[in-house]
Amino acid sequence: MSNSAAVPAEPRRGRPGYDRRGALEVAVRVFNEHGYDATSMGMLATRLGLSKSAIYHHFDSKEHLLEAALDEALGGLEQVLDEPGARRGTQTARLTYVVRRAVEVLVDRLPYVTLLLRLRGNTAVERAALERRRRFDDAVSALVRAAQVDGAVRADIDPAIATRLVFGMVNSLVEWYRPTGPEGARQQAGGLGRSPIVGAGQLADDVLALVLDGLRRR
Amino acid sequence: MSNSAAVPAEPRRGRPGYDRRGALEVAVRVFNEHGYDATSMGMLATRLGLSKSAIYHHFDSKEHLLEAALDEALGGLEQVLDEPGARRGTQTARLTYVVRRAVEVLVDRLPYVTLLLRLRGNTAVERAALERRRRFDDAVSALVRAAQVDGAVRADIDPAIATRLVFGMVNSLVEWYRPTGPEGARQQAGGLGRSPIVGAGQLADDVLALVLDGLRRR
DNA sequence: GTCTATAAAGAGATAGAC
DNA sequence: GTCTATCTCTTTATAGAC
Repeated sequence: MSNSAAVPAEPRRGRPGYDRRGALEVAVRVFNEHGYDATSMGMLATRLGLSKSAIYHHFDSKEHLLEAALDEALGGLEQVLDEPGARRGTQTARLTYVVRRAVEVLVDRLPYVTLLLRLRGNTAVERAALERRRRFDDAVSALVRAAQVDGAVRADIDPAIATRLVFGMVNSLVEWYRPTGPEGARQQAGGLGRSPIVGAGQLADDVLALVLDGLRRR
Repeated sequence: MSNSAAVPAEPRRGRPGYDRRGALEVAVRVFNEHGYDATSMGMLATRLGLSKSAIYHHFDSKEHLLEAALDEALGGLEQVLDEPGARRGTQTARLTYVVRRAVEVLVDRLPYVTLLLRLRGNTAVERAALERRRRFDDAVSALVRAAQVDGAVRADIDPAIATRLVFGMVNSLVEWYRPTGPEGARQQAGGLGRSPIVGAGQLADDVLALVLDGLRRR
């Protein structure tokens, strides 16, 4: 869970008085609205209700904000691979588990994962994050290959390509999905129109249905 | 075809002497490497082998460069919907046609479409492009719905969600696919590792196989 | 933990010569 | 079609007070 219990969303009620994590949460939201590069420290300050220099009390630099956010996203994904469901069972079960959990992590840490998925590798921090992400992809790719050898997954698609296509679909969720619930679908900056309303569980079901069996009716 | 016959790629051989289109082609490549916002006119000038002010001879502003590039991408996609294959035949055939052609357009105009897919909607130009893209999505969504009514496509997934998932997969191609052929897979800026080697036709086949029938063997 | 003030660099864009 | 020189504004970041 990336949010503790019932933390409010934007500028805290009452006085600001941010801690590191609270400031990060708001910053990441703004990064995702405008893009990391297009977001200035001035914009962050405005959204936080602080002066620019106050931000530097919490983070050494703009890039440190990015680094902290990316770690949040990558940590979540990497953990999935260590969970029992990803390490035991048939290859197909393991693969299914990882895809489902990846959707859940993505939804749970949506802003952090969104930021991760939009990196261009402009700096050392960004490149290190992309490298961690690549290692995750490689692990999933090995799962797909194993499932093919098992005979449970079609072997006429290259496993590396299948992995990229499947995670292309999963990752694209950050472009439109907004959690439902008390405050779901609140703001939709830069969006492509209203999100269909669906919970995280149903979403994972849909993704897996499509990935495993496709659109065509039989 | 977005490239005329055998046009070289980066700084032309011999003297620069760019025309509007040649300059745009290089600029879009740089935009994609670093992200539009992170790309300065100075960086463009260096890559073009020109001074900053020379760029302003071809384009009024940085945003005009973006606008021209986005039009290239959107024009290609919108055209697909007008082609006979998208307008005649069974709903499933029409849907299949549109997905396949979308993959082809994406590959053919890869840099332009890549730029389009990374917009955040920061400016009026960007928002207008996102709106054109949304209209394309809506048209495809209508096709999915029609195919469901027809009974050829599973009806247990919301058509808007199915469309987003399918095009999430298609659009994710810009993150890793590099055309094969004489000069395929040349540079891979900001990449996630080497691309699997595959032609555009095979790629469209793989996407459609996955989208229509899924990974699971039967 | 926050502020004002400011430094230093880089941004997009223009003027005018060749 | 390209150049040098320059304007103006914004950027990230720091200094030092409260």
